[in-house]
Amino acid sequence: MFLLVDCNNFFVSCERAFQPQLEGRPVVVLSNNDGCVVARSNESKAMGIKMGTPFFKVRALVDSGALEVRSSNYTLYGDLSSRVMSILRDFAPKLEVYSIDEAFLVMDGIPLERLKAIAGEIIRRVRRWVGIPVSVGIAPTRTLAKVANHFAKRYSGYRGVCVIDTDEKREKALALTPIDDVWGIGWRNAPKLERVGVHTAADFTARPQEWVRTLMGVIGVRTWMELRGTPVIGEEERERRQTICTSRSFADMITEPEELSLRVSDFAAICARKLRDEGSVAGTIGVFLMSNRFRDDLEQYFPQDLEHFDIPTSNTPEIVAASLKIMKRIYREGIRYKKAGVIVMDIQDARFVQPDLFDAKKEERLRNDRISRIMDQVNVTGRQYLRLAVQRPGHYADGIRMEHRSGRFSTDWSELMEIH
DNA sequence: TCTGGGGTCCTAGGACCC
DNA sequence: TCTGGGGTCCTAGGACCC
Repeated sequence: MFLLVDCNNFFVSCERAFQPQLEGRPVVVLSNNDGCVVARSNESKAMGIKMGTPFFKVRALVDSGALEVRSSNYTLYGDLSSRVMSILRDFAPKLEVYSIDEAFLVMDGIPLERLKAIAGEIIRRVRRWVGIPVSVGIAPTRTLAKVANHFAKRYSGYRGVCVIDTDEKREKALALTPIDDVWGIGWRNAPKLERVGVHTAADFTARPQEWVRTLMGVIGVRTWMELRGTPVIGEEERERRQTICTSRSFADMITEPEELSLRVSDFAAICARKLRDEGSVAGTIGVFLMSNRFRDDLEQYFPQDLEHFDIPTSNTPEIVAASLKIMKRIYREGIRYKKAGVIVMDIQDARFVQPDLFDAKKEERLRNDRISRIMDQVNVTGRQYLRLAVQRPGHYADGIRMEHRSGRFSTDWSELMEIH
């Protein structure tokens, strides 16, 4: 059986953990740049505020005092997430951390009554030790555990725990689950299914497997099997990420190549740092630029390009240089850019890099590796005290809107003291 | 005025090999 | 007139997740 533990309204709950005055109030947390709503409390959901709503559409509610708003603080959420996960680890022979706010506990061979007791204990302990409310779904497949979790969240009668352990319960739950609520059925396929009369998860599992394969391919079949009670989605045992991407929208649109270079080199430097933190190197780097897709009065342009490294690398000077080379290649004058990003790919273990016998740049590379190591030793807190001259001066958050940030409760002692 | 960021997997088609 | 069969690898784009 699988236990899916999912934090309720996670970002909002993180804010509430340190600001109890937000308890019971309608609250939303905004994306980077204060762009749109990415988390809602139950109260703000009940007001009809949708996920992804641009902030300017609900600003009036905030101004009138009907809605509380916070800019997102990913450092804080990451910290609280690790605390939650470390509690879960005590309960599970095997823990699969699926995202910042949810994890599967693989609980083979444990009697159902015991599982229910564990679920209850998890809810109590996470609430008391971290201050975050969680819900638990229990079922024989990951997809069904997701379904069960929805019920646990939606209906207070479950007291946070919902179990799907018999065919009868499974069929009942599927009949009550709209097809677009199913894990693995997205916004493209849901309308397709609706059009041919599949409205609920039960409608979906009633169709023949071949029908599903024709319409949705092997992914659809996997979801179909899981909903019918056969586990086929395995956890991906991966040591390292396959790609790392650093991208941001700008508070204002940028046209000047000099200004854009500062941002792109910053993103590249962050990618390089993330690589080194994981003991990885990348064989390929990509850069993309984006004009403002919401301004149909302006010319649109979404270029991207790649560059391969002769030897996979993680050093900042080399990665930044490559990013700027690509940027200059794809940059076009007259475009007003709203967003840019750097992606590093073909990621491998830094310990097993294949050197090149005829590598002419070996000395330079080693020197740049040493420079990067020193940067890491100085920039321990994540701030870029030491950076390349082509990078942007100041804090990386400059030029990113963040007008509603609450305290740095988990990283700044004085701000924590303030609330006490 | 104002619209996020970071991932994964699969598939089709092209280029190439014998 | 008629033009094989069987592979691999890579890439871009689509779909999905949080």
